[in-house]
Amino acid sequence: MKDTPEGDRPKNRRQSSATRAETRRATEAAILQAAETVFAEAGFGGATMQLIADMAGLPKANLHYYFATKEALYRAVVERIFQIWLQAADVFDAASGPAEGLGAYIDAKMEISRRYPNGSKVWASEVMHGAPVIQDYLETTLRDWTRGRAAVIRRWIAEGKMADVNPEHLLYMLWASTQHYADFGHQIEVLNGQPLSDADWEAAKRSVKDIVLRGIGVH
Amino acid sequence: MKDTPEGDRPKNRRQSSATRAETRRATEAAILQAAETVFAEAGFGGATMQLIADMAGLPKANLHYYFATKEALYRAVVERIFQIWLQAADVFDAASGPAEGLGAYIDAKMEISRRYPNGSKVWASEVMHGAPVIQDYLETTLRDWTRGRAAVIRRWIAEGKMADVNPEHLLYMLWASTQHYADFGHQIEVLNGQPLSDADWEAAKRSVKDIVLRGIGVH
DNA sequence: TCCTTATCTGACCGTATGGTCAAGGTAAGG
DNA sequence: CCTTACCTTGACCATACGGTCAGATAAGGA
Repeated sequence: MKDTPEGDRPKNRRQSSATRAETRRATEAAILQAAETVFAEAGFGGATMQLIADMAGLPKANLHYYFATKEALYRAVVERIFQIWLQAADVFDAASGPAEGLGAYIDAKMEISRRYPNGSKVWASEVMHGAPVIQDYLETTLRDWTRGRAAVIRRWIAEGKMADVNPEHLLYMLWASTQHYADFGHQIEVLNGQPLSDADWEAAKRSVKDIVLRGIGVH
Repeated sequence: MKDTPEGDRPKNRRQSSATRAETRRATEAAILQAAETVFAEAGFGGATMQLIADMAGLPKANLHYYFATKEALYRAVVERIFQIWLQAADVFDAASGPAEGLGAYIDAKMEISRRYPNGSKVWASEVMHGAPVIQDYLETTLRDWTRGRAAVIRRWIAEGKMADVNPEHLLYMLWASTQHYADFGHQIEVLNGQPLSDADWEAAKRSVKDIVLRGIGVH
């Protein structure tokens, strides 16, 4: 769907770009972007509404107009991340076997670590602190998701397509290995001496896939 | 040097157990323990000196007598963790090959994740926030450590004892997979429906070792 | 026993933070 | 135009926090 798609829209509407809805969406997006950065870099407790407002380019009071409280803003950030995170599962589903499915899943998760490192950090921080905000997501959406994929893996094992490994622990290993490149990106960068290049990222992907796929008996 | 070690110590010293040095050490230990817990649960920004003091069982002003600032206390906590962390490398060194060395290293790191989950979380949080406090450790001690072990792994590869994988990325995978059980322990517990039992921990260890060792061509 | 030194603690202070509010703008519909 | 509802903002407030300090208490040596 397009914006203002209807046929009866004003013939020559003012070229002044911003309609109410558009402005609102843009402002909210700027706030969420700034908040994700600040929450990732400072943690929930260390983040300040003032800093988020500055980074988003608006006064603090205005920020409170869009998000009533710091918690509400934080929740919005975490929920947004969770959606992206779940979306990576799509590649998992369409696969006929572990080599294709898990390989594509690793690729997708590595790509997320690269593109949304701050999101990954906020998620990690939230979980590390006991998931005060998204406990319900863990108990419902994530739990269902995990059960579903574990069942797929079990089926692949039963069909002799991969070695007999514990599906849950395999999933944990995938999450850990891929998210590590976001959450511990700073450490990796220091050890690497410089930011990871395109080639470095390719090597990382290949390394994770090689070890995991060979580790579950897929060649 | 020992405490009051000399031969001329009072014949019948008061049985009142606490000497100065003993009390100091015990108090400092209590503070560090409490601080580790609070920093892990709330993050640096979310932790308060008052809460740490309460948990350690002494007034806030007294806490400042032992640790001048919140930063100093935090630094002490992080450094303590780092030592434990490095110590796990011992098992790595004494090994003659990857099966023994990496297997023991995984066991050691999993044991640390189980026994010191809060320490692992504080470390993760510190690194995620850009290592403001222990940047120098990353650039010196950890970097040297990593280079040394990578060299060992390269030697094993050259000797045909394991598959040709990138040593650095292999180490990242080991760190990620083992520390995940501490840092994301809450998530794992929720998905598991209950705290991990002894058997669960054994299964986790075995799973990580099986996949990794098979993944690098060791059987 | 007395004196020095380390340890302990309640009360206090300046600052930074999350959040509020009332008044002033500005788009959109009638 | 003019009204209405939405949006923007500087100024303000109460609170909580890290940190200080002066005085109390207790330990150890001479």
